[in-house]
Amino acid sequence: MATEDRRVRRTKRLLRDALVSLALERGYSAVTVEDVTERADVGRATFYTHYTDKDELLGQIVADLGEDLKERLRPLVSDSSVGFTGKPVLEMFRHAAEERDAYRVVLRGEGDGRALRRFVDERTALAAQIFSARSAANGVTPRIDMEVLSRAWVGEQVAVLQWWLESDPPPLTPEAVTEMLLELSLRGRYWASGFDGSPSSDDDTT
Amino acid sequence: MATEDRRVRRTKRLLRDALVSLALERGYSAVTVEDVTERADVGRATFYTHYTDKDELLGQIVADLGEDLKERLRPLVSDSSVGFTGKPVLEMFRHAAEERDAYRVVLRGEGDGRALRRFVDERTALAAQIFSARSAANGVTPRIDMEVLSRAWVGEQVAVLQWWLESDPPPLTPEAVTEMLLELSLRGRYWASGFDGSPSSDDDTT
DNA sequence: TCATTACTGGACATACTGTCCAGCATCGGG
DNA sequence: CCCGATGCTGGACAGTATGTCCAGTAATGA
Repeated sequence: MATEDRRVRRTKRLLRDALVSLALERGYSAVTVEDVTERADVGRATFYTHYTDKDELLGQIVADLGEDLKERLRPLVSDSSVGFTGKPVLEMFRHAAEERDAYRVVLRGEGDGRALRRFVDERTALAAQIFSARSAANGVTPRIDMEVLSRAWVGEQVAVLQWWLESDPPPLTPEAVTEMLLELSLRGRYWASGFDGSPSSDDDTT
Repeated sequence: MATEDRRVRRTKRLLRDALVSLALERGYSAVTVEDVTERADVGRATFYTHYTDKDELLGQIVADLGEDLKERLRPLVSDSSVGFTGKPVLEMFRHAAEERDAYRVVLRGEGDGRALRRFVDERTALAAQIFSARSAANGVTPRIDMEVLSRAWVGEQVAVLQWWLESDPPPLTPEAVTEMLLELSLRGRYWASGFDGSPSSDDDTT
C-alpha cells in the first residue's frame, strides 16, 4: 500500500518534516516551496512531482495524522459505547505527544484553519457517534442537542490540547490532563469550581 | 479618537468589508491585495497608505471586534463575579450575530489562525479573571487547574459559536444556545446526556 | 478660501509559482 | 547482477503578486 519506491518515501518524509519545522519557525504562509525543498535538500522540481501545492502537502499531513489516530482508536471505541471512559481522549493526548510538531502546526490553524477544521470535524463525528451509541445502549434521552453536545466536548478537548502542546515544559502528564478534562466535562464547571451541591436557579442564564 | 478625515473612514470601511467578503468567498490566502482594492473600488496604492499588509488589515478587524465586544461586556462582567450567569456568553453570541461575516472570517481561522488565536486568548483571559474573582468571593477552591478550566470553557463556547455561525439557517436563538452551553458546562455531560445521578466510579478515566 | 491631506494610476524591481525538459542516478524484479 | 522503469535534478520559462515610489488631482475641514 504505502509507496513502493524507497526514494519516494524518503523524499516525502523529508518534505513533510521540512514543512512542519519551517511552519513552526516562521508561520505557514511565510514559508515558500523553495524554502521547503531547500531544507529538505531536494530539488524544487521534485516537490511538484509529489504535490501540486504547499496546501496539498499540509493536507496530507493532517490526513495521515487522522488516519494514524483512527487506527489507534479503533479498539477503544467499542468500549466507550457504554460508560464514560476517557480512553479515546487519553489516546489522542498520547498521540499528540508523540507527533508533537505536526500537531502543533495543525492545531495552530496554519493553512487558514483548513487542516484544523478537518481534524476537529473528524473528532466531532466520532464523538457524536459514541454519544448516540451510548444513549441508545443505556436507554436515556439527551437533555441537550446532540450537535451542541459533541461540538462542545470536542471544543473543550482541542482547546486544552492546544494549550498543552504549546506549554513548555509540558505542565501535566497525558493521564493528568485527560482526567481533569473528563471530570470537568462529566460533573460540570460548578463542581470543578469547588462548590458542593448543584447550581442554584438564580445562577442560571438570563 | 477615531480617524478624523471622512475619506479615511470611508476607505478603511470599504477595505474591511471587501476583505471580509472575499475571504468568505475564496478563502483568505486566495485573496490578493488587488482583489481587495478592486472590490472596494479604491486604488491599489491607497491600500498601502493605510496598511502594510493583508495581514495587518485582518489584524485590525479582530482588534476592532475585540474592542467592541469588550465594550459591551464591561457592564456585565462585575455581575458575573458572584454567580454563574451566562450574560457575557449571551452577549458574545449577540455580537457575533450582528457582525456575522467578520466573526466567520476570524473563527474559521483565516490568516493561519492568528486572528482566532488572538480572539480566543482575549476570551480566555477574561474567563480566568472571572473565575478567580468568583472563587475568591465565594471562598471556594477550584478542584481543577484554573488554566485547564478557562481553556476548556472558552473552547466549548468557541466551538459551538463556530458551528452556530456556519449553520444556515441559524438553528437556535442566541438565548437558546447560551442556555444549553451554560447548563452543559455547569452540570456536566453526564447530566446533559440524560442520566440522573452522578457518574459512577467505574466510568472514570483510566 | 486655502493649506493640508488623501486618493490616484502607472511604473518599478523583486520574488514566488507552476510547468517543462533533457540528462543522470537509483531502484527493484527477473 | 543486469537493465528497463522510475525518480531526481538544475535550469529556464511565463505569469502573477508584492511593496514602493512618484507627480498630479480631488476632497476635506478649519
